[in-house]
Amino acid sequence: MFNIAAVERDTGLSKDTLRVWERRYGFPTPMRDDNGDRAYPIEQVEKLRLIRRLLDMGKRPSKVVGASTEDLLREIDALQAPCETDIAEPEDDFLRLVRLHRSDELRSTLQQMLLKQGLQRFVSETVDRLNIAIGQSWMRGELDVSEEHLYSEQLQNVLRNAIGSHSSAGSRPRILLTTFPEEQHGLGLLMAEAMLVPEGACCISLGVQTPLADIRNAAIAGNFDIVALSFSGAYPARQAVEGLKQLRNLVPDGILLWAGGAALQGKQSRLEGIRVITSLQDAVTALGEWRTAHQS
Amino acid sequence: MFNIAAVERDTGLSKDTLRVWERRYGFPTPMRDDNGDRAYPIEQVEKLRLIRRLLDMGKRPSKVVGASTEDLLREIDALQAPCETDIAEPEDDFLRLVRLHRSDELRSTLQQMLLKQGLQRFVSETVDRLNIAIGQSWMRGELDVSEEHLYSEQLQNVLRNAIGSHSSAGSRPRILLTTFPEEQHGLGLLMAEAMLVPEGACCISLGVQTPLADIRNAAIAGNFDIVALSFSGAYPARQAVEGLKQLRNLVPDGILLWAGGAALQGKQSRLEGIRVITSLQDAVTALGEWRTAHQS
DNA sequence: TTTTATGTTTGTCATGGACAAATGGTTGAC
DNA sequence: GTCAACCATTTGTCCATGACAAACATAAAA
Repeated sequence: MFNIAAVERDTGLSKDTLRVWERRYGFPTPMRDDNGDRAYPIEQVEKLRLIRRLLDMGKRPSKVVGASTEDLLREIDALQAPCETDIAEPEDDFLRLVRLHRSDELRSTLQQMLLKQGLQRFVSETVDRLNIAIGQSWMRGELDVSEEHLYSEQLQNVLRNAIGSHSSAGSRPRILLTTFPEEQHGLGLLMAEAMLVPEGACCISLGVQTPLADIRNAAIAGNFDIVALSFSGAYPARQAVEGLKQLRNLVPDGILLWAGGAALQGKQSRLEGIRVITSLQDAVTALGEWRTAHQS
Repeated sequence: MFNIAAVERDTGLSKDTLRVWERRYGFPTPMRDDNGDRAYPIEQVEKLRLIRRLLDMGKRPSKVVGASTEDLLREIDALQAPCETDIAEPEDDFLRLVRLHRSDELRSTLQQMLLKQGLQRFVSETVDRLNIAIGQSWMRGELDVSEEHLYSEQLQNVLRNAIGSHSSAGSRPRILLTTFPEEQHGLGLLMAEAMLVPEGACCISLGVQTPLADIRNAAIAGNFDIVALSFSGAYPARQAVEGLKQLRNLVPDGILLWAGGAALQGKQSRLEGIRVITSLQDAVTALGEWRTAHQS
């Protein structure tokens, strides 16, 4: 049983939204605890996550919030069919390791792939595909939370290790990486860093959850050229756009803002003065643009 | 002018809290826009940030939310004066690096100390003291969020790197490390891991925020001997005790439970069937106890 | 000194109404 | 057929006020 704050954390849907959906569409239908507060059963939270997925894919709430779980799964399958071709064997083998909790082999497999492919290709191809495979498995209920955490931890170990062995002290541009306060997921930051560091950029990550004002202060105090923000799929797109505009006003024009991640798909138009990073490769492109503009 | 969502992002105070303070204490006093929505002037947002600082230092809202800006500044000054005795020079030098955002030197300094002292001594002495020094500086307002994040990230890099270079696959005991869902801080886990790995324990961390049921599943599926939980000072002690009891009922008796961290100071008595880890050194002691009991 | 009981304080949740911004579809001009 | 302008719906966020449990402090008892 989850209270409304927990559901907000888990689904990325605001408390207000959850209450208004209940009123308008008749879903979710939480029980009540002794105190009269909403208590959401786990199945409803999972269904809400499905709905979230469909909304991100462009469906409208009125079409999906009332629907049955079966219909939702059908719709997701239908929309996923095109890009689903390619959960190839390597990913499948890998998922098996995750499901068996073979953490040592997990790590050494990742490490091996990294060595074979080099950091950038490893991240932009292998890790990118693995994340998708993991995400899909999770949606299908084939993985549980602990297995996803295990993967995430091992990947983090491998990436941090690899990034740490590049030394780019003193080089340019200086890039500050972080996320907004409500964002929990830091893997995107690490992946971005992994793409940029081999190009000779000087990346400094603050991890997740830095308040806007502190991002500003750090950007100025640390003499940064670029501030890069990451938004996971769970982050409300609207808040992301709003926050980015605000940050754009806070930091001096001389400092560029980059923003990337699943939450920003298709939002480029609304973001003036901000370079939206559309893919991991695009981060390298953006770095090239900066270099062209600043050769002197 | 900030709307209420922006102020929430900036100050970390929830919309509900902002509205209820206005009602109860007569501050803040936002203007209204054409739509009747609250519009906070920048000065009030800054004052709210001051108030936030005082609350973090232990003041109570009723004492500070109504006060004048001058009084607030005076109070902050007053609280900063004491407890200044015991920050030795090495820590002070180190803090200077943090304050200057010298992330590269920060990392190499940590790395050097680690090499000189060895992983265990580094963690149980140096890091322990640094954490305290950072905490105190933070209370005094000498550090901001971004600086604390910077320290935490660099330390994490160094620790993960060091832990990764010990290979203890296949050894015993197998220890699962993680935290409860509401816990945000993962440094404690890393520090514990750093104490245990050199002793030959096989540590697997799931990172923070694993639901109880998933901890149970992972513990059983991964064939673990011990499950270790970490609780930062910010975690409500009562919830920790409650959750630990519940977890004790979920996992088989054959699997030991260890629990440590600031939130558990003085709570040993209430925790039957759980080994409370009172310090980083004590983790090593507890490991010795397990070995004595399981030599065969 | 430590534990237990008793008031206060404080953050979060509930309800139901309102509205602006976003979206989808339709019409008419080029 | 494409594009722009228009209108109707949809949708998320905000508001006001009331309520209450958990956290906290303080006083009394062991």
